Amino acid sequence: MQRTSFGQMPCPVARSLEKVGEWWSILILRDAFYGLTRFDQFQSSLGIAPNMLTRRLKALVGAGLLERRLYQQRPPRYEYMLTAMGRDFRPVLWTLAAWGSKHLAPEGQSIILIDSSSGAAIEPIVVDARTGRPLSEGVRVVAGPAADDRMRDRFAPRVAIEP
Amino acid sequence: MQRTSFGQMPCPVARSLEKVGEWWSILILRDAFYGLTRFDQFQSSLGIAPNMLTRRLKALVGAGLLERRLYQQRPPRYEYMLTAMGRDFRPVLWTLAAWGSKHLAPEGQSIILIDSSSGAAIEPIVVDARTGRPLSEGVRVVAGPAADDRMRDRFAPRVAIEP
DNA sequence: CAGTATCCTGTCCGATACTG
DNA sequence: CAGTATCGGACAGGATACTG
Repeated sequence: MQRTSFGQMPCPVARSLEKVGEWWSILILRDAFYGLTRFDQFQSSLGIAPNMLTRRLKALVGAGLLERRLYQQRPPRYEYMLTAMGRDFRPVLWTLAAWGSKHLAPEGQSIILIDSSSGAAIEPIVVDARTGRPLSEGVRVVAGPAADDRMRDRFAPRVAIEP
Repeated sequence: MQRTSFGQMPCPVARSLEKVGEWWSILILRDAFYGLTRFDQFQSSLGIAPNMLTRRLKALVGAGLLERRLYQQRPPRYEYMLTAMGRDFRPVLWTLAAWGSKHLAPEGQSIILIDSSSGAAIEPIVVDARTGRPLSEGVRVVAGPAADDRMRDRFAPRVAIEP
């Protein structure tokens, strides 16, 4: 066993990394969100070797984040579309981009998010969907209903959840 | 050059991956957020080989996400604390965990987030800090003030930003 | 254009042994 | 306890050539 099988872990973070843990995968998703769908678009955008692109694309399709679709019969041509699961990954990229912009961009922001209808700049933050309150220090992680013994042991105080 | 130097890219996502792109780094951060600070705590929690833990810890310290602090003189003992930059990474983990919980946990949630004062379950979503509106399809990425030619070329419509 | 097929290398990572 | 040192394997990733 060379690479730890994170997928065995019950932790959702570890499982996520199992699917998108490689560098290129996330960059490919980033480009997919920008609207790229075709092999050569990804290749020229990323400067990635074609065999690597094939591998990552296949992995992403296999993981259920992208879908390979024939868009032309002869010659056969495929495009890679985000699935619902893939589109759900956007919040991760938003927060990752926000973090990088804040801490790793001494020259200022190289990209910004805008609302496509109003054109206003957007500053993404994470809040609780119910209360609307920003998540900050007061957040704790506890074992959930499907936690196994290991997880329960780690996140000791299992609490009842009010709906 | 074996590994592409993502750090050269102006894209904040690529730059972020440059710092935390390895699997273990993110898992170490996850544990740090849970409160772990010491070498052996990380090791037993993660089941990671000690040399790898040393490398990842050093990388995270070098990247500015963790701080190594002497907490005992004789024998010298160190602990690893999150820096402000490291704490700012939490939203990424929240969204990553939310994505994994939703799409990769057929048996249900193994962990949940709760408000530590009220005990209520939290569902993290990403919204615009200004308007409070959830980010969804209507979000576009455009070149920012510090974009170079490559970025500007990619994210063509550079717009003025109202403060 | 949209890939596939080879070959090669760096390094991530695991296993183990050892030290103040 | 908190690491360092060394060894080796698997694979991510690069470079290049080739195909329908």
